[in-house]
Amino acid sequence: MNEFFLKVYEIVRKIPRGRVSTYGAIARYLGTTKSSRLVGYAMNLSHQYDPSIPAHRVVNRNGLLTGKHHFATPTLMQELLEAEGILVKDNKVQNFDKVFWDPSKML
DNA sequence: GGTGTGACCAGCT
DNA sequence: AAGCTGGCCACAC
Repeated sequence: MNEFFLKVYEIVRKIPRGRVSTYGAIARYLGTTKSSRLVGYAMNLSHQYDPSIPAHRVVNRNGLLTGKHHFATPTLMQELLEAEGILVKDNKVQNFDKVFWDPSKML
């Protein structure tokens, strides 16, 4: 477990309920904008290291649910988001600019 | 211990 | 305006 992953998880846990963030925003906050892929990779492994990480609150920069296939079922991610009051349509978060949570501004 | 592989993004054609 | 390319780096095999 290295520091990068730990920081990623730490930030994801801080995403408020009913808000979402992006891989790029998290990477940028950590000062490693170009390593945004690692953030996605971290999410991929998050379930085995620490299940309490709300990976469903992290989407790509367009608000697209690119990672839904990595959940238990392809619909689970959307269901979790909708359960928090986030509207999802066509694999995409609606009102994305409204629910977007930017760690570099909010922390 | 080298190589391939991403839940991505920005910049260039 | 839309598609392609490169970079990034931990991890599994």
